[in-house]
Amino acid sequence: MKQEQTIYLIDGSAYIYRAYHAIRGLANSKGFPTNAVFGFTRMLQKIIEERSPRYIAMFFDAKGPTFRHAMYEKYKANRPPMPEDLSSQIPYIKDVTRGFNIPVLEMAGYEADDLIGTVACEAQQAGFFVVMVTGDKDFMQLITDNIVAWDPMKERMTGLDEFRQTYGLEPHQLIDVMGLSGDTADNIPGVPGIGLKTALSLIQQFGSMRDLYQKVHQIPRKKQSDNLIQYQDQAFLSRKLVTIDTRAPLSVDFESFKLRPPDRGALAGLFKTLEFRQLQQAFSMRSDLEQKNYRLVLDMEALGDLVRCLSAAARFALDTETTSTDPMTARLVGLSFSIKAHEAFYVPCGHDDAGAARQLDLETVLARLKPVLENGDINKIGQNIKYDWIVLKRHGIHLAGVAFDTMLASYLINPSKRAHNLDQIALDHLNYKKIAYEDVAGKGKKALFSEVSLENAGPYACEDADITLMASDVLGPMLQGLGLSALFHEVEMPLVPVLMKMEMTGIGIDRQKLAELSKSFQHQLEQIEQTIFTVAGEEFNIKSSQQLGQILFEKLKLPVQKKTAKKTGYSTDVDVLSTLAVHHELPALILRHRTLAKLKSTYADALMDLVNPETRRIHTSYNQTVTATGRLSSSAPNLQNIPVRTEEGLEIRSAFIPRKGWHLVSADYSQIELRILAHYAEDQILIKAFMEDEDIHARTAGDVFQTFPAFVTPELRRQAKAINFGIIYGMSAFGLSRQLGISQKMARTYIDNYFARYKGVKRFMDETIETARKTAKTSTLLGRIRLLPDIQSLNANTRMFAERTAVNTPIQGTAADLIKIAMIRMDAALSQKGFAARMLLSVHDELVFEVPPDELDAVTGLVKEVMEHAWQLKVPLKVNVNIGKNWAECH
DNA sequence: CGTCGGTCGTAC
DNA sequence: GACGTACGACCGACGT
Repeated sequence: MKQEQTIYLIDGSAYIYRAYHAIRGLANSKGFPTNAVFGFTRMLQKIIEERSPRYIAMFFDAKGPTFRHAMYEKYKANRPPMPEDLSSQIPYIKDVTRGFNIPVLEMAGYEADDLIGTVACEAQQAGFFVVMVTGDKDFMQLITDNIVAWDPMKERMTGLDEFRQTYGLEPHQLIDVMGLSGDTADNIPGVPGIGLKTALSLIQQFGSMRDLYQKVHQIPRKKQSDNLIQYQDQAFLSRKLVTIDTRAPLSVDFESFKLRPPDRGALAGLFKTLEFRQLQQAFSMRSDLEQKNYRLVLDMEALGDLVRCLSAAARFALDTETTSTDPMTARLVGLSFSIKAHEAFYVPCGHDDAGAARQLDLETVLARLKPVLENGDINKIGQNIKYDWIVLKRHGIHLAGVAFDTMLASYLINPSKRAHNLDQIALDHLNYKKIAYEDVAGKGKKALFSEVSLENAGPYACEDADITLMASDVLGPMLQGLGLSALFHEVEMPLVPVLMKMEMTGIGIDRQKLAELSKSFQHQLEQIEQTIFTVAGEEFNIKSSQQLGQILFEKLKLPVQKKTAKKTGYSTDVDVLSTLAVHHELPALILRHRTLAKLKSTYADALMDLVNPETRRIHTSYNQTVTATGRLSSSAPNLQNIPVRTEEGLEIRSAFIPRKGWHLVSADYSQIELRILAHYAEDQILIKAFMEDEDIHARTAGDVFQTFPAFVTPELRRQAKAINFGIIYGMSAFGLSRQLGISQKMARTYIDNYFARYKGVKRFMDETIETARKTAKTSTLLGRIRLLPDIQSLNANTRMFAERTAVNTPIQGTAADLIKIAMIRMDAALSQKGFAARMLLSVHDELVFEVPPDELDAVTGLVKEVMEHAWQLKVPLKVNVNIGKNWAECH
């Protein structure tokens, strides 16, 4: 009712501290702390969203001493200075406030309290209803019929009635109460021995300090009255100190407090710097679509014009709209093109809403576009172009001239980013908020683009092509500046069609074999379930680690080994259950159940579900922009974690088969990461060992355990292998001791022995960390980079994690670089030599092919040759090749 | 009924 | 705290 006339006065200084303490550890990738800005911004947004204020202003304390310090030099003397990592955020907090177009008020010599008090009184006189936004009870002294205090964090509103109920006083009496009690937070002394409760009851009884001192002899407790008398001056000084000055020399123009729309550009820019992704997105600018030249292509004449423009262009961006995120099943719905910024065309050809009768049909469109799409002299730019490439190939178009993928560019620039989709790229590099897919096609499973009307589809699809083109113009120079151009143009881009072919080829699956395995697992699971329930004495969900924890540790009282990583409960992982197996028969049964359940659900059943009905093969997706190190990842299904270590696991692997009469050929790098380590470290012992093709783990065992090769037992070799892996991953003595079940002291000795023997490795690790510390990044042999902002962190844990990453990434990432080169060369060699053999899988250090019998000798020789010469290192690369009738036989 | 964080387990 | 990089099944809490 008073909404029109309500004015909000925010105690900014208090909220800075609150936000700072409420949110810990937030910082942007440069290590700049952002927790207080973030919390403050959220608070501000909350006020604006929930209260829709018409008038609003922000108040801050002035830097330096105030008039209260002049009255009492020890005022707030107990306050530690503002932490450095908070004061550095204050300029940003003020910028955010200004970005919201909210006036910032501060004045030398005054605190925010006094300015708010002054403005509140004036506003009340001018007829406003005043809301003081604060959590500080000092402000309560100002409450009147028209002035209230609101704490948005505690969601508490205090008006006159609430105040009277809580304190049994009038608001102005609060200063008498605080005069007596003092305020430890501000170092205001008050009267010794009188706390808030006593002060309250005294003022309730006497009405004010003045009246109290007139009748001080009436106080029954002698000690109290003595103190009051002795500290009378101090009490009145304290009263003065807690009194908010409502007459600060401030000229107020309430019209300037009127809330205006935020300065979206300024805020988006700020949030970008601070790396508040969601906020950045929320405030990013959206250019006016009216200014853009986006056109629907609906007739032959327009299509002809488009094709002429595309044919004359040196390059253009393209994008397809389809019915699925899976390119192997997607139907084409339309194509969009952009030749220059702010201009784009959308050619619908598969929409099925009522108005879609106006669209050209698919065959006509493709036939007309085919020549220009297949013209390799015209450069094509895309976002995740592998997707469009596959879709088009399935529609009979063999895309050529693919020159730039914005997704890959974004990835190389910062591979640690969670997302490299076009929306994010537009935000990051163009400060542009795209039309959301959901707003066009809706949410969830039935959000088919073919259902979208042409009017809505046009701008969305055109924008995709337009943004892709504009982004490529920004990203290209960035790659250049970061020294990533060669890696981009000579490795990542050429890899795209190789991955496309592998995905489209897929791999054969023995479905009957998987069905039998699934059935067998099911049968065993049913049996073991009954045993588990009998042993446990009750039925429960074995797959629930929470319920299992209760059974093991609360019902059966087995010794708790460890808590889960996030401290939410008892850990029941394989280490714990293996240890418990000596105490009770249940843990072993659970372990067996886990193994079988895993094999059935994750592998047997999931793989059967993903067999493509048309090709009867499995087509994984190779993701080129996911891992922080440069490795590929595989999904739907993940073919990079098919079991291999156990008998039963191998059964799953044996269901991967070549086409009839052909063979599977697997070629894997031997110890590629240790060889790369030897190369980087230039460690003479390691290099010599690899030159002479020694058994590297046995060699390490001899060195670390200080024994002759002849005395290295399989157990010692196993331990040495763990040490070698540990070195690559940056393992500590603690980790090694746990891994090997030895004492930490022993583990320490082993590690010391290792570094004493392999001095180059030690030097490499130290230098790599040092370089990373200076540059805040680490890089691979081919110049792939990974940013490491945390390596400058003051938190030892955070920093040490970054240090391990700094060492591991050049090793893991270089291995990825090398196998990518090998893949590109193998693909080219197979085509060039006219082999029918095909590359099917890539599993980090292994490539799998299917090969007809007559090509076996040539292809096995070729793959060994190509992989071993992918790059010249200081040690030879070694590749083992195996042939089998299924994937299991290749090991 | 969908989403999301937590836990666990598979691979290199 | 404590060993790097992934994907995905399942559970259970939470929101619609």
